[in-house]
Amino acid sequence: MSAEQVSFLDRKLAAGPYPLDTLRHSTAHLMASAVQKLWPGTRFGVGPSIEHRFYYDFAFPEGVRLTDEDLPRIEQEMRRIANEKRPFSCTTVSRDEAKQRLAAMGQPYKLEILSGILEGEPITFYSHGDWQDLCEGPHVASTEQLKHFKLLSVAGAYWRGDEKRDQLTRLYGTAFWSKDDLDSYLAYLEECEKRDHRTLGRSLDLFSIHPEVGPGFIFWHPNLAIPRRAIEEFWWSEHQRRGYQPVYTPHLASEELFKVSGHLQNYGDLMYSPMDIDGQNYRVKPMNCPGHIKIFQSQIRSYRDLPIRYAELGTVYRYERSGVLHGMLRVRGFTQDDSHIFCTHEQLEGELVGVLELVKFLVRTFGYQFRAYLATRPEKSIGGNEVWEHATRALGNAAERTGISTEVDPGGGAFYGPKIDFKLKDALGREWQGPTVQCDFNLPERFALEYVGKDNLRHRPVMVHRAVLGSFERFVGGLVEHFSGRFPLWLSPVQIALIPIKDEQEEYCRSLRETLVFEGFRAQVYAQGTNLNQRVKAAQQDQVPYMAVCGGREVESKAVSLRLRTGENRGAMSFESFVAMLKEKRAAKALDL
RNA sequence: GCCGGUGUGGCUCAAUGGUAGAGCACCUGCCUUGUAAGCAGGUGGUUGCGGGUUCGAUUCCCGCCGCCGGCUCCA
Repeated sequence: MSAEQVSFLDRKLAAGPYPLDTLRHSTAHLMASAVQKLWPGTRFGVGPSIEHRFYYDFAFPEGVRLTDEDLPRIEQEMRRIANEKRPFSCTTVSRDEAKQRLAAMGQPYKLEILSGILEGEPITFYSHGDWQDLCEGPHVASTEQLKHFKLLSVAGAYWRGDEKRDQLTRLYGTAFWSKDDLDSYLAYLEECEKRDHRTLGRSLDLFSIHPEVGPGFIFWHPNLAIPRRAIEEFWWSEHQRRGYQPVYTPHLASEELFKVSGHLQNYGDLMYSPMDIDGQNYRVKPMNCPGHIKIFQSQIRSYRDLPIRYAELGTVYRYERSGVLHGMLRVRGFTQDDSHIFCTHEQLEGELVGVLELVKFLVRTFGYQFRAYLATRPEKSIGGNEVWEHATRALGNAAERTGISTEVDPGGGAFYGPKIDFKLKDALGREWQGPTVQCDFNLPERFALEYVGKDNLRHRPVMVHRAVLGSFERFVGGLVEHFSGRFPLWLSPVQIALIPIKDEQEEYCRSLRETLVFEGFRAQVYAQGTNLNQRVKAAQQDQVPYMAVCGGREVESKAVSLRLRTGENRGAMSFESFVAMLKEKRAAKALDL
């Protein structure tokens, strides 16, 4: 399935007599009743509908452990119960009555939920057949309507998301109003799995992780390091033309630095233990900002110097619990495309405009759509009202001036300032965490940053943290999935495969390669294997965008026979026009071939 | 970290309480080829690590490590 055809997330789903959430929640009830039937004595947690899916948490009787293999059994039981065509019915009861019922049913978690229901709110039970559950509903009319569902996975989950409390078994499933939608969703899940950057990372030789070296640390192979470098070069040239200055900062710093910055106090959990150097504690940096601040502070700054924009591809290390590591997307060491802008309050809005323009440009180059969220002041925060208002307004204005529509995320800001976060939408319609632009009133304060104003007095600058790609690990891992391993020309590790039909044409291919390499292209002669099919196959498997097949005819006319990795065969074209086309596609960073 | 699952040659996977097998990849030879798998042969594994049960374990049990699905958190 190609990205263009994968449309589940954009698909208009069949409507039923009730909203999908209701359908799914009812299916969760159905699942719970089936589980109850199969494992009497099971206690129930919660069973809500979530995006695309539903789940229900269970505490199974002593000794019962569920695995994926149990899912078909449960599904079967669900279908059996559904076929009984029982209506869902609702009864409102008094608190005492509810307590009695739940106690009789032996449902401690439900009792806890009951105690959380506020006085005056209705207490309702929903039942189908002889199964009932404390639930606020709503539900579909009858189990008869529950047809197109599928159980997906079993996992652990803490009661109320609190790791100090019981661990329950969570069953995930999904349900739709039409078989078509269900199939389409399952196909979508399959496509996601196929695109998984860990799978592609293996088959395309992109990266590796070596547990014996350390989990959560990425080794970039040439096939991924090449696109990364292309991105870095692009990234840097775009920053340079926008007045950013490069800086480099050390990976180790005296612990004192992180005490001043507050990271040690606030983010101590994610920092690695100190190492002793000459009796002094040092830490590996978890963030780049303190380093940039020290550069800012290395001399007295005048208002004439501002704004100062420092940019660094800064590698940081953060402790992540072993269970959360995930390929390139969640790691313990990563390189941020970090930048810090020091400016006056008056300059803030203009600076933000510049950042947002850059964000828009970079993100679109990769073919992502995005959504922006303006996160405002949270309850726990520092700084005066007028400062917050000014910065929040600056963010809003900047978004408006750059034509970026934002949704407001009330109270979602950092404690140190408001921000705009971007969510990227990939080729499958999935959302990824994207760029972030954050105003910071805290660090300038903690480090007592100053510049000398026109009035010859000391003033405190504003600081803007911003990352466009986020981290190279996560961003490129995401790109692999976005492109399904088929990078556009400008990113492809091998851009052109020169394929001799017979060994006689190998020399010709080598000479074309030389020209291409001279022109700055990454070209390889595919002479492995023993026949054309094998060579084409190898180039296809490597996802090389352009295959230049060369036989006797091509040699004679100084041409190539062009095949795209899409399978399209464009036939013969002169080598000269081939190179011209490549140059054009490369310069445009074209997403198509 | 926690719950559950899982760990066999480079990759994907099979098998068995009696010291492992296939496909792909790789190597060699034949074929000299017009757009995704030509033919034949061959190399390669102390079955994640440690311990236990057993006459004997890769297969059963325990511990550790990694990985996978989640919980929580984030770039």
